[in-house]
Amino acid sequence: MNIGTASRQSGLPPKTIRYYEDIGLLTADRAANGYRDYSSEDVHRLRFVQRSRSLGFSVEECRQLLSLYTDRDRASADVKAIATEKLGEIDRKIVELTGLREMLGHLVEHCHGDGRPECPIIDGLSGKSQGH
Amino acid sequence: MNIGTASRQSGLPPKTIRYYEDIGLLTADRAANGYRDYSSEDVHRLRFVQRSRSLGFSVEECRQLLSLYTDRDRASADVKAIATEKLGEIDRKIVELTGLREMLGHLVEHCHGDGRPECPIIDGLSGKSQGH
DNA sequence: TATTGGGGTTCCAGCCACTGGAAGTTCAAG
DNA sequence: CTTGAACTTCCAGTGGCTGGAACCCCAATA
Repeated sequence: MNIGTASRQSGLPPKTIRYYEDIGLLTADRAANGYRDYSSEDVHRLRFVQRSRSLGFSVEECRQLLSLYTDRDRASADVKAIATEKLGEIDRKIVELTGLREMLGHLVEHCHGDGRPECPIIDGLSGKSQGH
Repeated sequence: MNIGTASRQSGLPPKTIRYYEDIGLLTADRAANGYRDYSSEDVHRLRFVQRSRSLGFSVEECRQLLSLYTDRDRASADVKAIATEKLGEIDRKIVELTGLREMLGHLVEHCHGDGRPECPIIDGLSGKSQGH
């Protein structure tokens, strides 16, 4: 199957698939006319990467996961270690974003947002005390 | 004051400060020896950018905020519009990350993580049904 | 049969927001 | 007088694509 079909079936843009081949993440056979030729196994791998990426794994981590995926004898502990590490990262990001949200939310809340120039958001960003 | 001092007082690495000057975000005076020379007002602006960046504003948004910051006559509504938009983005990011966390958390939870090769994480990523 | 249009191919450049490193000045301290 | 830190500029690289140019290939239509 051509790259367009593989793209539709995996959810990855053709450009991205070519890029992944470029960096040696996933290779494809070539048809006689030079077109890339994908098997359904290839599409499985592409979708695997697509899901892993959307779960927040970096491309390098995807490379690791992919080799664990194709290695029938790997220990599940190896996979769990990577995923657990990533889970921690996601948790830290959520905490950070939540703090951020609260801070900016406070600022927006206290800004009356009219034509006058007094603005607690600007004051907050510039470091002026908000008095609470 | 030299760039190192400004760096310490603003919380931005010297490289980043130079980069900001490069892209025309913040300029600095020059001393006779060619060193950048920062006033405390410059440091205020640097810290303003530092805070804005850490609150999730892009550099381009910082440029806008900075011009609102220095414009004594701007309407607070202008600032509020930018901040509110950004708040929505942060909320969307939190929702996305929370979904992600849940999904990966499930996978990790169900992986026994021992020496055997069966691994629900890999199965989940590859698209195999988890049966719930 | 010519041509149109929608695939595919390569390669090069750019995005964002830095960051690292090389090579050269300047300055303060010992 | 020398050492070492801090400063300068400039160039290149990061990650993960994405856009665009210029070309080839193939099926369908006038």
